[in-house]
Amino acid sequence: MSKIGRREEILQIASRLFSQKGYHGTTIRNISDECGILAGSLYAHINSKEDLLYEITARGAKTFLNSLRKVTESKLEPKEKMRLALREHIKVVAEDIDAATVFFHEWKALTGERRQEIQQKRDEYEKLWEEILQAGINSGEFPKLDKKFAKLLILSTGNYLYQWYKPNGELSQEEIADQFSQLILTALTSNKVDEIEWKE
Amino acid sequence: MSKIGRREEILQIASRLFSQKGYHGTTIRNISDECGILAGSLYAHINSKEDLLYEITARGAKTFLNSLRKVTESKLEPKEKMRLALREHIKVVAEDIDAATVFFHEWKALTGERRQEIQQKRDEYEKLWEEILQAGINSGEFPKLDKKFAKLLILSTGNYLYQWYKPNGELSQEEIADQFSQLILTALTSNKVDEIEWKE
DNA sequence: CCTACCGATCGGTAGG
DNA sequence: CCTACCGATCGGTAGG
Repeated sequence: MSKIGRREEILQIASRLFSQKGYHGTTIRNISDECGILAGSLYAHINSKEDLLYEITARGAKTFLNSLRKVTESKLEPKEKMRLALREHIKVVAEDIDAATVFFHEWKALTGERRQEIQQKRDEYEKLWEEILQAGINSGEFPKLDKKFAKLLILSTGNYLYQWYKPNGELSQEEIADQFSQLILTALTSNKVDEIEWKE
Repeated sequence: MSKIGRREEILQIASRLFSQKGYHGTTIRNISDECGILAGSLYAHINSKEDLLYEITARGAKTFLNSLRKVTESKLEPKEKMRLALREHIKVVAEDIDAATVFFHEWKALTGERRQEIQQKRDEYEKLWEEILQAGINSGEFPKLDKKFAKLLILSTGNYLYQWYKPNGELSQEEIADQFSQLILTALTSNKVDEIEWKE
């Protein structure tokens, strides 16, 4: 195997192990075992264990950000942007669920500058969602909506999807994206809110 | 300090560290340092590191289950049950956010029978939510609803809350519970679904 | 990529 | 709860 091919294999294996057992729960020897080489030999391909985590999360950040930027930069109306954004998010999760899990969960194990960098990219991702939300509020398409809670609704489902999504489940990626969007957009666009009684 | 008081202190410190750094990212010495004692001395109070994790998650499971059972066993109508259940969930998270985080996140680090036990209790908790949802569907209060996705919506927000909730934020626990319930119940009870166009 | 190894740290224990 | 440890394992390295 070429040196680059081997490196990619290591990243993929690390990705899976980090997502299953956590970064600190995975040892260099767990990774090298699955590669069929000895622990020391890993270091012909990588510099450190944390490098692996950084590369996985940085790639994840890039993929999520690029896919969402495509949406925010489009000329669609807010509701369509929201729908497309949800669809894109699900697609990214579905295409590499291990990387998505590490990006959402394990980035905290990073230290120093690299942790700050990934933290910033995560914040950026959240801001893009907020942008879409804000546009819908401004245009009146998402009426009577507390932005904070709408954001919670969107980010929580987004952050949880990787725990829930089964690549070979009965529903296709598109079916999930559609139903998922429908439920969220229903919450965001409904004018039924006032009909529900809340007072004690 | 009494032996029991000390034990509770250790559990609380472990809870906080596990939630911040993860189970595998926390060492026995991290815990003993914050207690102001030496690593070996911890073992006058506990049997093993995993015991700490087990006790924290088992208590968490008990608290979440008891609070939700109170709701399912009540005679309220489904919509009210849902609202109360969301409120109770938030209350449990707010009252011990570290324990909630460990329960939702770190239980996977358990091994053997104990892991299975906590896994089962988590499944039980999800089933109680499903029960409330199903009752609402049966009674017609939650119309035109894909149960799978409604469950995703509820569990994801529930599972995410502890990442989002700030104990000293601008919103009170009750305000959060109300707005949160409102948003979710809007999604569950809206009949606007068909008005949104989904076809490509 | 292996052989052979390293210092540091891990969870945990015996005896007081 | 401390002193004084222990064997195992950790991430990582030098030399080939």
